[in-house]
Amino acid sequence: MRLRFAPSPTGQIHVGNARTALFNWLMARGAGATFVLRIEDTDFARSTKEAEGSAIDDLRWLGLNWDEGADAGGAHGPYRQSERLHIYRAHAVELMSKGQAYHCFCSEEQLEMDRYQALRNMQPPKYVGRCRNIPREEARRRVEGGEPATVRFRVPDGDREVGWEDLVRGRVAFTTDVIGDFVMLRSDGVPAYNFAVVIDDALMEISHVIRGEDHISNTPRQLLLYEAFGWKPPRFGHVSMVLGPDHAKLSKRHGATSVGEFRERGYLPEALANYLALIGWSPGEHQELLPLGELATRFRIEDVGKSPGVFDPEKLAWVNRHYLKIAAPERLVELALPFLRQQGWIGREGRDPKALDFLAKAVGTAAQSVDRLDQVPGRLHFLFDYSAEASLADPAIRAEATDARAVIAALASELATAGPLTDKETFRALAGRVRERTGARGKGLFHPIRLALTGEPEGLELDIAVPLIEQGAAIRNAEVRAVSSAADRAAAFLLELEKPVANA
RNA sequence: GCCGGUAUCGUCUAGGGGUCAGGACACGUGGUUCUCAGCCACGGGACCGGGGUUCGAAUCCCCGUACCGGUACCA
Repeated sequence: MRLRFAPSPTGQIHVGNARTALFNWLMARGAGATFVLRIEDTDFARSTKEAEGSAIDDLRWLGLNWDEGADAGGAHGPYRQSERLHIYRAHAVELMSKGQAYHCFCSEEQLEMDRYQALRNMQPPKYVGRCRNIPREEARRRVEGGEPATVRFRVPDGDREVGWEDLVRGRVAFTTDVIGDFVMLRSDGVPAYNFAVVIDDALMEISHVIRGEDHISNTPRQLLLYEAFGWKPPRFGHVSMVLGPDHAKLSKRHGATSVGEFRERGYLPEALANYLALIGWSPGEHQELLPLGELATRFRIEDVGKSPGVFDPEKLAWVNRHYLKIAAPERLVELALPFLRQQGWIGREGRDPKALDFLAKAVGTAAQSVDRLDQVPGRLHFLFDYSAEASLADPAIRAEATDARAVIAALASELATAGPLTDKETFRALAGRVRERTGARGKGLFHPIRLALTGEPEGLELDIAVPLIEQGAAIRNAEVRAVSSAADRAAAFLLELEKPVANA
């Protein structure tokens, strides 16, 4: 059993394509089959080496791997269509010599008019067959004379049904009378899609073709080609499309749509992959969150749904939260580093173990309450960007702080004599003393403390946030931006609070 | 227009001739005696419409409708 994924390197890998790749991979790995990556770069105008590289990176990032491919080698290469041009040409010649293909000299303008005409007559637009019966000798002369020509496949005469048992849809069939003689080789000698895939899939001995629903109507043409060559066609499975929330094809205006964008926003690869597998398929047993390997053992292409799926960013966020929670803190810091650096919180230097430990704790904690890694800085502002002045500029915060002046004053005074609140217990004890001195309790106690110590009305649990502040304050080097201690914060906050406020 | 495909809560789905039509995300209410997130509990929410077959249809068949895809010298 051999499967393949064949992206064309004309841009970023889309989540829809990524899902198709994933289904192929799941099926291959679940069956112990060979998985091939082929690059379909015959559209020279739009294909780039760069896009090929990023497609490979994206697929690998998602956790997919392949046994043969453009970057992996293998016995069925080359795996880049641009390097197989001679193969396509040879096969085109073969079909021509058998009379199953012919040169076509129609201009694009002529074809355009034919199409228009057919539409007016409410007929399916298909090639009218103008060049079908040009004698072979004449055609050869014209080609040698330099006249531009394509090579078309001669669709067998007579109305016949061409169908197949689709792995996800069941029986699908077309009749040949709606299929016109299609182009195999363009006038520049480059193969057209339908021709190239068939040659490649056949020569690469692909046994199962899992691809997007948008290829359904190509399938009968390809089947005809297999037949013309006398090859046994593979099994086909056409998976439905992925749509945006408005049921339109997923596009930029829906926000992030490419794998690269999700990576940049701090989604975990295992989360994206897991979520993608859930569109149109269900692992069953009320279990949705499963590692790729487990999904592979459960995956059956026959169980994939036939209807299009709407991409739901909310659910992706939920899946991502799950994986964020179970990820190792060290890995999270590594992944969050770019975001922290953007904030200017990280210096360029090496890696001081104390700083690293501090960051691991901070990021690890913040990642518990965030949808994606790019939101981590937002949860950590209180550490690096504390400013009593800026916080108290907010009227709501100033009002609440003013009401709770006694609490803040007591807090500052207790903190002035206490050591650093390096753990939850010390912090609780200190809060207890403030409560005894002021009589404030519950919300009236903790919320003002939160304001004074973090500068923000909401955020991490104080039990965790306060020790983090103290841990950061203990670090004295250039690797991490300086964090002010709880004592300094309370003092500064109190001072700022007592300053007469400029009238607004 | 023509060809092909699809149709269960807002979304992803399970199921499938007789079920209280199940779960997840999202949503609402309450709880977790600092907040947001989380977590827990509870709650509202669906078989596209019409015919037929049948004792019985969401399930099978037909028609309609809506939506998706294709209709290229793009893949």
